[in-house]
Amino acid sequence: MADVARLAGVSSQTVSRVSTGHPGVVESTRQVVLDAMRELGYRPNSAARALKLGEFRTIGVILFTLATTGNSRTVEAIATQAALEGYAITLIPVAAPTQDGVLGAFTRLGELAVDGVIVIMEVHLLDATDLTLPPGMPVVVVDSDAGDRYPVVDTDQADGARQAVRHLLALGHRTVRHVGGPAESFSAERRAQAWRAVLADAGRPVPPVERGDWSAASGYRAGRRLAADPSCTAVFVANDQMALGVLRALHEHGRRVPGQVSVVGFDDIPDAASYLPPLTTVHQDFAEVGRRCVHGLLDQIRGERGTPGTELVPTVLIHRSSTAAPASP
Amino acid sequence: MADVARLAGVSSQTVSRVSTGHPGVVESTRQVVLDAMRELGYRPNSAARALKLGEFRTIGVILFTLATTGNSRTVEAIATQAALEGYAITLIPVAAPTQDGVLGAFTRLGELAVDGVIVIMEVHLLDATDLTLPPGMPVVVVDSDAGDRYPVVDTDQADGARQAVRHLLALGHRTVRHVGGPAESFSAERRAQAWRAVLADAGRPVPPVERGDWSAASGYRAGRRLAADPSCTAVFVANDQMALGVLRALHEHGRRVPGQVSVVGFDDIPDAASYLPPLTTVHQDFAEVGRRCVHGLLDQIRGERGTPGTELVPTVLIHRSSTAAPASP
DNA sequence: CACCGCCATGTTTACGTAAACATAGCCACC
DNA sequence: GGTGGCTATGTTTACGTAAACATGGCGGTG
Repeated sequence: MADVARLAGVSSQTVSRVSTGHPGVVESTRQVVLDAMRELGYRPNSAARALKLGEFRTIGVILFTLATTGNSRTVEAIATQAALEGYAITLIPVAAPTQDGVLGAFTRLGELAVDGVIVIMEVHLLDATDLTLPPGMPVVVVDSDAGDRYPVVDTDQADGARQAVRHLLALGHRTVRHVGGPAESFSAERRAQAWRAVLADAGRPVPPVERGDWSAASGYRAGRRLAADPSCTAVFVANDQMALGVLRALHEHGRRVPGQVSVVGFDDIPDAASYLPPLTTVHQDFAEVGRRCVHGLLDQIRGERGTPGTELVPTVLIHRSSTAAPASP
Repeated sequence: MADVARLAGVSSQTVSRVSTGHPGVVESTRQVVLDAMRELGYRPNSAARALKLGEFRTIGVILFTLATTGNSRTVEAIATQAALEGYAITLIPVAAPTQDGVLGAFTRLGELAVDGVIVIMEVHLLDATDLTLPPGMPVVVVDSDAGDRYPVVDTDQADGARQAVRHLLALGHRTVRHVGGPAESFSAERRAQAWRAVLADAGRPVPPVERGDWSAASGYRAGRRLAADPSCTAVFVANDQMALGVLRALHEHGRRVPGQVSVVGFDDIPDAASYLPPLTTVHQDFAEVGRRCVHGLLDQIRGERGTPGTELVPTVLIHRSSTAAPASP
């Protein structure tokens, strides 16, 4: 910067004013400075700027994995929205979903140059780790029930599940089986609870839950158990990838979908429209989740305290070809 | 830091030594300092540290989208490896795959606190934008043919495609159709070229290419055209998601897989094992790609110049149930 | 016992920037 | 024409850290 100032014949403060776009620099001076910058290939040192300003214009995102469609799409939406607001995104992967892993991530976070954090993680793991966020660090949590302590943004899991189950009951199915996500998952638990509640409200029997780990392979294993049960005519699967596995298992056992068994998924990943048959599923608006996370966090960064509470993003049931009325017995 | 030093009754330099883990601090002093840090909730200011050290310990990743499996898995591998090396990852999304979008990303990059950049992008777009990386900024490029100018890390696209096509020919198919990715994609082009070369070498007819945009929906459209052609007995699809669409199209047209038509994909995404039928596909080692990117970049950051040239990560053909010998006529 | 050298710690300084304050020149108005 | 205020620019300072250099005390060795 000093070099630029010398070459342009002005003070470094004037260079600073030009570089930050401050007003009060006359056009002719501005041009001289810009020319000097170009000639010397000057670019501002963001570390010095951050040190001076006390802010990094960067948001940290803590997560376990990008492998699930939901996470990677949420992160993409966050990154896009943050860029729009002039913020960069720093990814903080948690090596393993263990206490040590989480603790490591938060330790790194302490030294990291971020103004706030978005946590995409089951909150019970946060609790188990009794980690302390650096005091005063703004946070927004996704996919969690921490609404009593942190601001939370989440898809309306319960309502999505209700739509799915009600749709199947409305088609005439006596009851609905459920392939859930891992028991530790908050989203999985929310979807399972809503499924159970709708059945109970309708006075229907509540069959046992099959569990998977979100992967198609685990869905396949659950699907094999369901396929062996002739009384099973309708299945609500907690995500699309497991639904893919369920479809395959049903197919291999000669159970036609939707002729003999109806299947509903959750997420509406782009591939779901190309499954065999195209999957009826609950659409999640990941982009909106990302957008609200960033807004919520920036409000905290710029304004005062974040108010705990959960902000729900609505879902829509997408009707495709994997559901139908049960075959008349 | 000064507060910690005062409370611990030492100089700030000693606090610095403790916080950076430098040797030459006696254990008793170290404990006193650590206690003081804890009591005051001290955490080092990374901006000041970066300013002093002249490095950010951060890697920038420039990409268009996380929506494709390949990108998100590569990014995840990069993030994991970088964390292992003590580096953070900053995501720089390119708003739109246009010149303006790319230019915007690189402008932001100029002001960003990164020690090097990994570009996951078709290089022809870089060229079209005549952008200049800040001079001296270390770069590694993925998924590109820029090997003459930058260090490139990439999956061995050509060899993967060769394995796929040769497998189909070895099964006895007279020729192999191809559903390629978008013409602008370097990976897509490489896979198509290898497909063409294997057929030509074997003296087989080279049928016209069908094109998609990597999505299952586009694969479905291509698949409908193929299904209508009774002479088509084997298809090499440029990625698994499009293969999913092809499978659906073939199924809807009553063409059995692999009985009447064999299909091979590319990527080996986790879901591919659960397709109907489970997909034979070329396995890409995204984790290895990510690892080599980070190493290549850190070599540049720590050492001297990056040597242009392409580093290829091998692929493996995974045999599943979507390929078989052609039905005897 | 004196001197040397080493180890633990302290002091000084600079990294690049922007806010706060200072100054000088100009114009308008009475 | 003098005074007041405004605008464009310059000067000073501090942000928090770690490298470089300085100091002092202690043990070992001749």
